Amino acid sequence: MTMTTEKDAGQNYHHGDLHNALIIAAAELIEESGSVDFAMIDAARRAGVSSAAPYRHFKSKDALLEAVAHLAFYGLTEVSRTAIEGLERGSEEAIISLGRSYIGYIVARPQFYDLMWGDHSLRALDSGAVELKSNGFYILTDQVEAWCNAAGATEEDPQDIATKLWASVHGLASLALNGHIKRFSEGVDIYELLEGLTRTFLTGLKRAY
Amino acid sequence: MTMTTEKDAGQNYHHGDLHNALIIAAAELIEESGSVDFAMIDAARRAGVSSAAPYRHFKSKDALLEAVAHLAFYGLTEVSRTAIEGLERGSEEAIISLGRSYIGYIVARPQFYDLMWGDHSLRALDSGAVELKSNGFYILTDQVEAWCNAAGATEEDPQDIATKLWASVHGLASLALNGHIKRFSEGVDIYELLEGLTRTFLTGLKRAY
DNA sequence: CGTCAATGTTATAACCTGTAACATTGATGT
DNA sequence: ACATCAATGTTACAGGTTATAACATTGACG
Repeated sequence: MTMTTEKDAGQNYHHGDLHNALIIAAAELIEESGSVDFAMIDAARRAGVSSAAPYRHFKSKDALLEAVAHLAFYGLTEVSRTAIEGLERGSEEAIISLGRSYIGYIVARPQFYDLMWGDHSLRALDSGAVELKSNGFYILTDQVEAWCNAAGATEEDPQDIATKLWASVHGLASLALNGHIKRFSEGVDIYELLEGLTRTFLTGLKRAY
Repeated sequence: MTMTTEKDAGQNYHHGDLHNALIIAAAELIEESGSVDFAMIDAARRAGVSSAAPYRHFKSKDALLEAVAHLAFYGLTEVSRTAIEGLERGSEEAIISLGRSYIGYIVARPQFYDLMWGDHSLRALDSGAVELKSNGFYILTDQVEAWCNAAGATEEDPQDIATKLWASVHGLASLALNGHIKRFSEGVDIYELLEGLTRTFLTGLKRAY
């Protein structure tokens, strides 16, 4: 993401890439203000156009927010990919690293949580975003499958195991983000909880057979 | 909650209990429309007063929403309490039943999720709501503590164990709610995932020592 | 070089939140 | 009884938001 929100193409009547400029502007506004309460005209101004121009590219403000969510999911997938680089496929370290990157990404972007997992996520996610999320889930499933083969815990569907791990990690991130994990705000490392939870769960799986 | 949103006290100029009537009206509107996008005047009309009257009782719309969230947390605590009635304290069944009731409550009220766990939850929760949430967490901690004593898994802080269990269950509920657990929408029982996850985790704890 | 679709502009309708100024009521003290 | 007053309700409105309508400009393409 190397573009700016200024008018790259000079002082043209036509912006050149208003679609993307608006997405970036909206993402910036969300980050700065900490909520999605910005007005369309703010995003428009930031992109150097008038208040009605955005409606040529996005049917509604919700549509713009959805595009931002799409961007955020893309980032999450990227982070997941790099998290397992250099780690042995199917190792507990790889699975924990995935969880760590997931929590890190979410906690670092509290403003985007609702956008990604709240109202918008279900309602009208375009197929592209659905695909992105599936990719992210696949990265995890792949590691879990390899772990199952190595550990011999084959009785349970790896996809179910991955779902449970995902839910656990997602729950940790979600609660931490909203300040519900007291000791997190008191400085205790949430990554300790993540690692302990993951290891205990995997231990439980191994011992079950 | 036995009151209605009509003017109980007759055709008085003064409503009688507008404060509570507005909370109920707002909760109804949220349930019916599926979002918090109702206008203050809608809640006011439902309570039979003018558009400005609510501001005598709530500083802002957010304050009214917070009161609704408070009500929702109260309901969740109640559900948790009844979930463990008649079950042995510290049994896996009790812990699972708590999780079941938690998921059931959340999934049955998708409209309230954001209100309870989203933006509002952290920002300016009055002490009463904080207390309600603590009570809910205490119910779980209590069961976990008893379980630890019975299982002999005393090396780990029961509060940490409870936090991990809470996060796992919360994650399941959250993902299910937003349609991210595919097989949930395809009819597979999310409670199966809950039970499996919980039992595996507890097994992992027992075997660790 | 004329036409047209895409994209931008200004003006504005419809709606929402929250405040100001005023009205009504019931409780309270005498 | 009754004057007073704080609480609570009313109407009017200021300020801000989304989204649309009607119009302007541009660049691509035959």
